[in-house]
Amino acid sequence: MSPTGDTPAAPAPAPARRKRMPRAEREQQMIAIAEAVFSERGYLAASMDEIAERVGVSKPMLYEYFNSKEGLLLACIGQSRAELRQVTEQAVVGASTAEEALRRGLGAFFSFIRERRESWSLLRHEMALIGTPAADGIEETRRQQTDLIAALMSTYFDGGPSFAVEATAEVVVGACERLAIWCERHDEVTPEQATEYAMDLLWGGLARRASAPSSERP
Amino acid sequence: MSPTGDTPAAPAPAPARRKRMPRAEREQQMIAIAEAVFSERGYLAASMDEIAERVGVSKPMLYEYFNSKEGLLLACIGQSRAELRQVTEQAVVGASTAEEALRRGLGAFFSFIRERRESWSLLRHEMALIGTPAADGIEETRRQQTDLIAALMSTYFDGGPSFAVEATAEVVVGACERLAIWCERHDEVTPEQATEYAMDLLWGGLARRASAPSSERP
DNA sequence: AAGTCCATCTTACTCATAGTAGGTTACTTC
DNA sequence: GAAGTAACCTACTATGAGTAAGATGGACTT
Repeated sequence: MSPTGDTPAAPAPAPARRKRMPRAEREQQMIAIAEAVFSERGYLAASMDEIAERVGVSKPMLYEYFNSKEGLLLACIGQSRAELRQVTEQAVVGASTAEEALRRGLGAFFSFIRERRESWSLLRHEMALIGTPAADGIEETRRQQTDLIAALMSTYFDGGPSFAVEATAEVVVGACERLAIWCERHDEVTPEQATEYAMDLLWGGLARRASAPSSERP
Repeated sequence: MSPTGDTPAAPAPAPARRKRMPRAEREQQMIAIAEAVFSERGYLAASMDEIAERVGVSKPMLYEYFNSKEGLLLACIGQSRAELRQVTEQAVVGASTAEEALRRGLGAFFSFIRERRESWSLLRHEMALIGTPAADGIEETRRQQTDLIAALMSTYFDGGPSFAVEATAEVVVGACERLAIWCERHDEVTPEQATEYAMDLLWGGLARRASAPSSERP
């Protein structure tokens, strides 16, 4: 595609001369660029050649470090999830009531998906890997998210049957995921409003669970 | 792949001789087989060659009728969505209260995803197409689902700001989608139990909305 | 300073598969 | 039974994932 090929005999006008780089640093750079390309083109349309070219390195390097296209996506997802988790965890510390904890967590989430569009776009793409060998890895990163909610719930509420706790966490996560996707099409909805919508709908059911300490539900 | 080619001079021992078929019928057959292959292998790993082979037809026919791999998936998704919609719509007719309508609708949904695993697996794969040219088509089929909920809500509840109605529908759909995925890993959870979980969590918020007829929410 | 070793990086391929050009065959209709 | 058309095929191109085998630069010894 590029007419004159890549980086011809140009005598390095760029300040950062394309040089050797320790593995850890190069990996970070690759992940950052891959994240951009994946969210720009979508997982399917993104090509490893393009990613390699933008990094300024040849394709086998990507495979050296990440094994496969899926592996690269998985690394990107893992990082984004870690960031999202960190943000939300930080947001809930210091909340005194369960309601406040939930509200803060949701607020952090909806802010994240607005400020870090690329990362969020990536997290949505994990669904593309269902049915592939990487599905196991996906399961693990997903569990991170629901575990956070589940842990919060056991902190503030009675434990209850672990079944119900898991299911509840999934419902909350699913509701927010979809609401977040909807928000992408509605720029005029602020993160605060989204938080209120979600609280408004979900809090009723959650609060009820808290006030029924030992009754088993089917 | 097939050593001796496809259907050599074998004198048609099969009752259904591979014969010419009117377009509509062939399309249905293609969709049915594609659905199976997609859900078996996942969208990425599924190959058009395999689908064509299983149908007993050559690859260009698939392209003649569906234009692209995405187009084929889209056709499959469209059909599954239509079926799901039909089942849920049928389930809610005759419900006298909003609560009963929701419960019946959820019950139909969770039964569907258990009985029609392949179709449901397919609907989940639509996410794989985000960021591709087919994304518009996806949007449309998705709207079908939320519209149904939104319509139900406006029937039983006050209209309220259309914004809130849309957002609410998204939340309900998202919650159920994720809960359904969770159910796939927990065979011991019956559709009835899943329905109860969802009702338990969501009904509180929805009922509250019904009882606040004209107050505007941010 | 020269030699050795390993991590970083490259060129130049293979192979699977999405998508297509152009021709062929069977069914229908007059 | 000739003409027309819808259903169908063989044989191809193009693109992009993944790999084999080798080149290069820096760090560390002696």
